[in-house]
Amino acid sequence: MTVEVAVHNADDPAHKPAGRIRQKNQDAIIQAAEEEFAKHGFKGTSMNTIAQSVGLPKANLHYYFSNKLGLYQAVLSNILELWDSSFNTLSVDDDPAEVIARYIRAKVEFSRRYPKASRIYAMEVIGGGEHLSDMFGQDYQSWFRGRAAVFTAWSDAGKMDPVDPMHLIFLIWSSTQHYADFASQICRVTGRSRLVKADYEEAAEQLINIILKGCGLTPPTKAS
Amino acid sequence: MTVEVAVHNADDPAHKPAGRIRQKNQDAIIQAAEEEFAKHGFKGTSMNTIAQSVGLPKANLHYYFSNKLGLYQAVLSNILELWDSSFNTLSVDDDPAEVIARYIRAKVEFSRRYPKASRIYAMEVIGGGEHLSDMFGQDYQSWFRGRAAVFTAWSDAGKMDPVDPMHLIFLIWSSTQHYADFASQICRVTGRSRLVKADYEEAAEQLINIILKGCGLTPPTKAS
DNA sequence: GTCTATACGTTGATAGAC
DNA sequence: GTCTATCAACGTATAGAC
Repeated sequence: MTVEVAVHNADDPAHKPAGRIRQKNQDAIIQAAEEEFAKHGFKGTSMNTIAQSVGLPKANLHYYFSNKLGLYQAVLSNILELWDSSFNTLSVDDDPAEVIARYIRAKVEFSRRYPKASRIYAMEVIGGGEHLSDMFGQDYQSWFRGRAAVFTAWSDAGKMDPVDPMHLIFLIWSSTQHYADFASQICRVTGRSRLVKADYEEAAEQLINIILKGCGLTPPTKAS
Repeated sequence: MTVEVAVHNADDPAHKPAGRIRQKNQDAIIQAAEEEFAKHGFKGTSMNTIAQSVGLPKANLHYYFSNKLGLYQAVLSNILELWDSSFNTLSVDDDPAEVIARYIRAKVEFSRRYPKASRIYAMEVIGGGEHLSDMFGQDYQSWFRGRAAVFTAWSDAGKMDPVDPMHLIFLIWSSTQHYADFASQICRVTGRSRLVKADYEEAAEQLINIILKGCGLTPPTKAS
């Protein structure tokens, strides 16, 4: 139920080639850290709690990660890497409806599979995002402009309504991430105890229908 | 730039009738507390920092609020009260397009005027929302069901597409709150230094166009 | 009502035995 | 590599002089 791809070793104080035990411990620490950071953010999380959760003395955390900030940034780095590897291809020649539908489905699936990653990122951004400043420079801006340009090209070609690409992207981001970040509210408000896979699939279909139609597009046949 | 309606006196340890100086100090403390809670959440915020920000010795905070949790719940209580007073009326007889448009505009305006309130609430929910459990019981569920029922009635009457009211409400909530909670990301990604009033108005119009059309509704003429 | 001084637990981080 | 012991700094909260 947790992220655990192989850890991008961003904070190895001893600079040693990653041994097997080392990898395993680092992964376990990061996994426990994600749990805490997702609940209480960077400042609100204590190394002590993480250590207890992993079942290690807290001194060991400082053996694997130089300090609390280093651990946090390793976690953030993992998340960004995961994010990068998930959303890549997009071309002007593609069919807008199909591309957007696939994107929404992928984002909702991301919320389902990696809710903690989404929450950590959300908390970081809400708090001002100062720890993200170092991690991406203007790559982010150019990524964003690139995507926006594709939407604009589609609009100009009459393939979709002339919606502002910026707000459309924010709409997709916010509505899909909502099912990870605000899951506790969704459960409270609907009386559910937890969200299951079918809930996410239903959410994706509903979002696709409304957003595509709202942009003057026809939802593609319900195939993934 | 901050909330400051008269403070709903939820945590007066001495149970005294609110004197003028008392009100004023409580308000100042709450205002400073909002700033910190919005950045670092409940656990990540220290009474010390708040005290320094208000310009009072930290002992005074404990004079006005029984403890840190009491202060936090006073802040939360303020936020919920503000929220309640903003979104009330909704009837089946109203025109769907007009009601939804007005609701979206109100929510975006809320994001603009009270971004800190939105962020504190968001952080609380993301962290699991344990501190909200006491504050609303099933009122919340019945409020939600009531709204959903109106949407369903509109759909049944053929006034709008048969969209799932739950997901539609979440779509409206998430997309409008995004402009408060993720403002730092919006600025980063677009190269802006801060969002101005026109940005929010543009956002509201874009959201109204896409969401209404996505539900099979025609946006009303651009009057508030 | 206001502030200084202080009690006492927890924090992040390190030293050093094993 | 692992763990115990320990540090100074900071956390919340209170006592009590003014």
